[in-house]
Amino acid sequence: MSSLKVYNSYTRQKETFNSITPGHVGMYVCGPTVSGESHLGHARPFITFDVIFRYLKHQGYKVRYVRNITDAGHFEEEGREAEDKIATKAQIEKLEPMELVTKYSNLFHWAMRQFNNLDPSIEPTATGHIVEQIEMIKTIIEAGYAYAVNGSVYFDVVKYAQHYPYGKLSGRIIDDLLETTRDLDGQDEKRAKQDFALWKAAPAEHIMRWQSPWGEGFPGWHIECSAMATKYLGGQFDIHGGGMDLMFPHHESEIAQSTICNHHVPARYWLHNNMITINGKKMGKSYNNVIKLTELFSGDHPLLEQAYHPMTVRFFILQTHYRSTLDFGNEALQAAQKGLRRLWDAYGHLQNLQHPGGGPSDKALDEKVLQTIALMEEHMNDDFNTAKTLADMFELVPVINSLREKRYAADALSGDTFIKLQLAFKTYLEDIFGLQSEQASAGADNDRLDAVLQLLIEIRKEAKTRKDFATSDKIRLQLQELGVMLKDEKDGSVGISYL
RNA sequence: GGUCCCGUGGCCGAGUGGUUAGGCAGAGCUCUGCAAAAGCUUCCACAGCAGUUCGAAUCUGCUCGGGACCUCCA
Repeated sequence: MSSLKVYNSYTRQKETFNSITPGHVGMYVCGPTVSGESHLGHARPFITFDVIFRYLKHQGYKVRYVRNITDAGHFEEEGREAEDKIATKAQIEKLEPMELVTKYSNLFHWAMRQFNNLDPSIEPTATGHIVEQIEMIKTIIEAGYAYAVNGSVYFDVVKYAQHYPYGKLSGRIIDDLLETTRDLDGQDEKRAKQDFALWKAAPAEHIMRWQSPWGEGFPGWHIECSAMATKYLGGQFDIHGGGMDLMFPHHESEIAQSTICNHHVPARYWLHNNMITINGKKMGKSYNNVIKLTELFSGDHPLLEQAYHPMTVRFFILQTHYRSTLDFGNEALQAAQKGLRRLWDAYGHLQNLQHPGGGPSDKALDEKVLQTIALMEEHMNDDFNTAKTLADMFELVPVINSLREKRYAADALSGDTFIKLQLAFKTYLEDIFGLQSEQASAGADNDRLDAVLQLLIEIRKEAKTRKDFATSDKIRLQLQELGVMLKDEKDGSVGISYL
């Protein structure tokens, strides 16, 4: 059995994964800012790290997965309004900040359920950890790496860089930053342009504000993650995840803060997912090219040719390695939809098949199946290569379908191999990839409708028996228009699939 | 401007020295009352140029093109 290797952004190489405490993994992933609706781009890290969470558990680790909710809003440090993002929007929508936060938190959780993402072990909020953040800032000041000015506190990046490798994660060179940082508000308070805010004094119009040793204000952008990760995972933990766009300055700053407080780079392995692009450009608010998740699921967006099921989106994302960009397109989504359906149908058939005992009567096939199953784990161990693992599974689809349609002898595989095949599909599709049938997740069916459908199938069968194809075709075609596809199987049974 | 990344067949995408990736779409065949599904076969690649090598999509250099970060950002 191969061992798990992960690409560590911090060292820029693939490394064998070893957890700090044997059998346990601590993982922190930057969560959503709940000041607005999540879009397709946001879905990627949460699905990526959900699968990583699931895979680590599958490997037998006890995982504490911490994913924060940023509900204090990030201060738009250089923004002209000098207002908290959430506060700004709250004024527009005439809502209390916490009402807005609650609304979008709920919507976010709804989206996570649509994707069948497991709940994180702990989901701390920034507003719930103001005290911890203030304590951490105090520690940094005491250590001499931060200074207070006019009620704000800044981290002394220049001093830090003299003693620690600032910029290692994101490949920055501190002198370059000097030249490229823009000339903006609040800069005159800082000793150096590279310095970043730990605490900001709140201007009068700022709704969200807390009392601190430096006056009324709110936490800087990066401190919440450091404070909450430290609190729940300790001074050094195993995995820190997030989008590549967070490497600088967010994660770089986290490293600096935590290093001063805990004397360690906070995480051993830094994992970063790449962006979802649309027409080759990153999907993002500032590019004005976002597709919200609600729009994606409903199809209600000019760029969408149809609605896409959350499972289609999940599968679409998993068909690409998490560190590659993924380009959105209707054709690509539709391909994912069909591919998933084929894979899922085969899975369904596989679970219904019975092995007669004995075998393998086809030794070469048996061998190939065993090898392919082994490859699945090998590919997941290779930095969570879900794309390759899915390709492995597609290699097995013709085998399954051929067994089902009796092109292969029922005992072509040994009973042992057959069980392994069934188990591998269940484990990977459901437990690791977190896929589920579209009907199950839709939850639309009920027993009564099922019975009605069975009745129609029965009537159609009778019509076919007396060669009344007009009737049988009418039933099939009209059901198809309603999104129910009937498929006549060779053995006389009727398969149902939902479009 | 600085730092970094990428350019694979009609579309989406694996792959880092010698092997069919895979999915979807297209073509043909088998099966079928028809259809769908399924199975088999098949077409279409590695941006360009030069170099290293017995051998490169894979390494090196250059050219062209695209992108990310440097500011909120998944």
